[in-house]
Amino acid sequence: MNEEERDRIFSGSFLQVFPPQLVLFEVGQRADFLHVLVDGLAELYTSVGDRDTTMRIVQPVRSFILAAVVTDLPYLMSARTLESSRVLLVPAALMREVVRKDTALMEATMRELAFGYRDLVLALADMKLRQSAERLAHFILQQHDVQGLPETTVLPAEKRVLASLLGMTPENLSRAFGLLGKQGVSLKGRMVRMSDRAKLEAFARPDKVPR
Amino acid sequence: MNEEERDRIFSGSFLQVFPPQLVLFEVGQRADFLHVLVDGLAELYTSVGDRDTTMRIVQPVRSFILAAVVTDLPYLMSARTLESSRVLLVPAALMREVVRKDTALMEATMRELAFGYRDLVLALADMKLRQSAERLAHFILQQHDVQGLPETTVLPAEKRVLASLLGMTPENLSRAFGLLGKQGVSLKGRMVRMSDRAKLEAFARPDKVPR
DNA sequence: GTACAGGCTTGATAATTATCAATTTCAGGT
DNA sequence: ACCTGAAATTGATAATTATCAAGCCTGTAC
Repeated sequence: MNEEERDRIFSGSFLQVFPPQLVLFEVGQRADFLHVLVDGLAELYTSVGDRDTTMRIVQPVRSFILAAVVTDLPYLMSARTLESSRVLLVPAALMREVVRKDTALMEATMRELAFGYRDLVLALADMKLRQSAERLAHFILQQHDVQGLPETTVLPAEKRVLASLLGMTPENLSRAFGLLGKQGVSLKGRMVRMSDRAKLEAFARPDKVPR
Repeated sequence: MNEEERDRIFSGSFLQVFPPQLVLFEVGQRADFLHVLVDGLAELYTSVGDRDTTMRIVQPVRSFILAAVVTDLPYLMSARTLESSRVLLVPAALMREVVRKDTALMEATMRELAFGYRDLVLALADMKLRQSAERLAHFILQQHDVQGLPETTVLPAEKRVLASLLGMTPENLSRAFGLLGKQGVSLKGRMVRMSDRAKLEAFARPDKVPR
């Protein structure tokens, strides 16, 4: 994008450090900042009535709640840090203004939203079509691809957060790991070892379209 | 948007009539056209292994699979007509080209994707946090708002399609309607009557943020 | 090292949802 | 109006998932 516009964004934004377990914003608030996680770990979650569920685990360097900023509508999700984190806060009004002027940024925003949309389509289908152990298997395979390690995968967050992300209770996450033992998965703390990828894939029934 | 560019889109597109139950495209195909349902009714669905689920019921006049067109990636969903339908087919490459040139169209595309993203966030939370009868209650309330009729709501599609959209079996949709009788809901064919909106809302525990 | 707290696991039970089978209802075609 | 086949409903049972209640680790503070 245009250098001048980029400078405007950066000079209007600020980097802030947050301690772990701090709520950054909550559902229903007017979207005031585009957030960019520079370092640390964050969780997006939402609730209906008294139950809640984690919607996404955000790892650096990624932005979050772009859709709320673009539409200038209230957040649909709350956010909290899971670890001590550095977050770049871009004022939403500034972001919208620069997006309107700078075509390259608008195009990037549009593409980011389109990719996010597709991720959610897959997540919704996952929730509707796979049962819990299959969702876990699918998740492990995805993480494995992202992390690029040979046989091991590291869980990105505490198991109870992971359980909520996968739409199950912590108890059932434990049991799901137990079930995946038959598919060659073993667990030591947060380290997951997978001895037979093909077997696990057959169990998880991967999406037809690769991400 | 620019008039000249709009003409380019329209002159490069074509309106086609499809009979009911015709598959328009399938998961995995390269996105060849942006589809706009002008008239009729369509269903977007996807599958994992041998199970499938409907992801969205498309009513006129709305576009669909915009994200696949923007990203130039394979469809994540298949589409079929539910009724005889007229669909405007906009070649994906043309769409991308004009979007790149016409800022107003790009902005509209961006906003459409952002709204779609938010819809999916709500749909995913709905699936994770509400149980089946609550999802049905929530759906009825939403439809009621969209249709704007006083006490009745018309189901937009066959019950088995609706069941799949709501992530349950047709059998359980029947039973869910039965349960909602206690909340003042009665059913006659595709006509739903709601005698006590407040009661139904309490049951469905509506989202904190209105759509 | 020891004690503590929180997270994780395991087992038993309950709630929810799916599956299977049998009718009944509804809509389209003649 | 009548037939016919698909859709919808209902009931019985099975599978999946959640809840509740211990108990067990693990990492940290002292």
